[in-house]
Amino acid sequence: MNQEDRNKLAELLFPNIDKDRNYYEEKYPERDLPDGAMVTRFGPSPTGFVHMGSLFGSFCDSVFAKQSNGIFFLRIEDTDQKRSVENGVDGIFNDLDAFDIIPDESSRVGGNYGPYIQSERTEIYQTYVKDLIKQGYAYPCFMTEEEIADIREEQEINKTKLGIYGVYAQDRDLSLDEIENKISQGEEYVIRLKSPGNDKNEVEIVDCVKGKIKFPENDMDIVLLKKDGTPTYHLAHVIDDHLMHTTHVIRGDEWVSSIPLHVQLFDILGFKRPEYVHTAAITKKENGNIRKLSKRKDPEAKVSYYDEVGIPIDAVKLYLATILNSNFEEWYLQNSDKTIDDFTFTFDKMAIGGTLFDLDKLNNISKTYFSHKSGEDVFEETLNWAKRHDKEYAKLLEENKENMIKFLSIEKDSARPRKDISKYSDVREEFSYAIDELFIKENYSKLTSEKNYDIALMEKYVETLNLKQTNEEWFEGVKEFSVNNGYASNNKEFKKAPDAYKGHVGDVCEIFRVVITGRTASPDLYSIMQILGIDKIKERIELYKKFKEID
RNA sequence: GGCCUGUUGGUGAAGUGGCUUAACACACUGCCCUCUCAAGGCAGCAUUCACGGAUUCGAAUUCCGUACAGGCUACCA
Repeated sequence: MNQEDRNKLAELLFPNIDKDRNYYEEKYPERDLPDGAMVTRFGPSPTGFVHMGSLFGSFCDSVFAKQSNGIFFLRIEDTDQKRSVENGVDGIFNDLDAFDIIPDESSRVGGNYGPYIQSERTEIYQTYVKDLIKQGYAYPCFMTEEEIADIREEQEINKTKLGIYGVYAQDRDLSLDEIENKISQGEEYVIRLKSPGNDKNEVEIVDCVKGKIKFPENDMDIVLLKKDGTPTYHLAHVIDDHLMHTTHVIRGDEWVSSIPLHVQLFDILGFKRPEYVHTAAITKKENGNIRKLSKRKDPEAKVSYYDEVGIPIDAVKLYLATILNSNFEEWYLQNSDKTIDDFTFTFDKMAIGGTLFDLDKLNNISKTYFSHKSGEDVFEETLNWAKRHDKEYAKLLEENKENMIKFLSIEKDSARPRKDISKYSDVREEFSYAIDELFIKENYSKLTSEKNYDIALMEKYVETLNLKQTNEEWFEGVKEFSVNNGYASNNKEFKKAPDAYKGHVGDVCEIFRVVITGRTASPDLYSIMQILGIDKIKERIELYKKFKEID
């Protein structure tokens, strides 16, 4: 086919495309950004929600763009209707909003490089494909699904490479007459790349995280435009990222095999190749096997899971940061006053292999997160969470705000704050003694200890209780009280002569603790008593007696 | 079948030819501290980096093979 025929073919195939590529090249000029600024993008399908792996990807995108004073944009990749869900775009935005990952440009906030929804860019893709036809780099292919399946079968038998290439690309040299004929007879077709590659040649590319990778050159005539005129991922990626001036394509490493194809497309179209950053998949171990985190099987793969369970968003982000860069965690441990934004992430500290998703670690990070928060902050955040997930508790929290903050602040001023909460949902349980109404309702039902506590001793003690002392003075008093009542003043003494005592101070405190909090473990007892006040303490003694049916 | 990539402890990993008798963190175990718990302190937890060869005075680090795992091989992304 000569140039004249190719021009005719282009018109035959795309009679409605009246613009040429220069129009778009001018419409979307180079971005005016500082040196080293990265332009990144997140391209989800509108499936209605963000998957953990995508969240990780978008987190990378936003982090690298932000720290280089670049641009992070969101492009909805809806070229496959099967993957689209009604209002699916809203779901994506909601999940990203929840994690405070805010694109600089998107279909919602706009931008100069839109539209940011691929289904609205069909004309653009077709314009470039029309040009490719003229250049002889693309052609209509009329092969049916059955024909392709047959070829595949033959290839499997011959144990050769699968796909449409070389001799298998039957329609690549059809004449203009033949094409006109088929079209006039209503035959359906796709537009395929007429690959100039030879798989005997080698291409080498440098991936920002994986380093140098060598591939055979692409020789596959992959489809560019589907039967309905819609682009495939490959075409859309190349054209969009060129026109939107993406500098770093950050995507999952399931895409590395397509690199030879993509660079070929960039070259043929005369575009500058972007940097590629292929990130390792987040995996999960199940029955000894490692597999990708699945949104079907794994609740933790759904990004909304964390809010439901009560793990703070920021804790999840901290975890994402620790898996993004292996040196982040150590840095953060030494700079707990800093935030993720203060750390400079690099590509060479990214994992090459798969990263196992570790809920234990997330929990730990979350505990540390809570431990750094003031009582007020924990209160506000917990209230906020409870309003969405535990309305009853939210109401109680609001009614008991003042005291609750005091309880949540116990031992917060020390250099080594308590780490007893990892989720908002833990607060209700851990501080069950803090809200009177809840305490009365739940009573001592959760007490697992079968011991019979000496309630009379407690009653005797309360008569002498002074809530105006310092913690040290108070504890001295408890020791004295213990000794006067046949208990050792410390554990060591008791161990020396266990028969000489009824127990030791610890045992005495346990009585108080159980009666007052309904638990065998709690933060500092004296602080709790001070907040509760003498009347409440007495009430709880009566409650305990009633529970144990004493008198 | 073909093409890519990976393989360091229970887990995430540091490590880029000698500083490694393999960092750090999570988990676990023990002890200490202690009114309980949490936290904290100390100690233990891979004599070895999937396996086999090669290069080298010297290799977890380079090369080659094998095994295993993952990805791609769609008119899905």
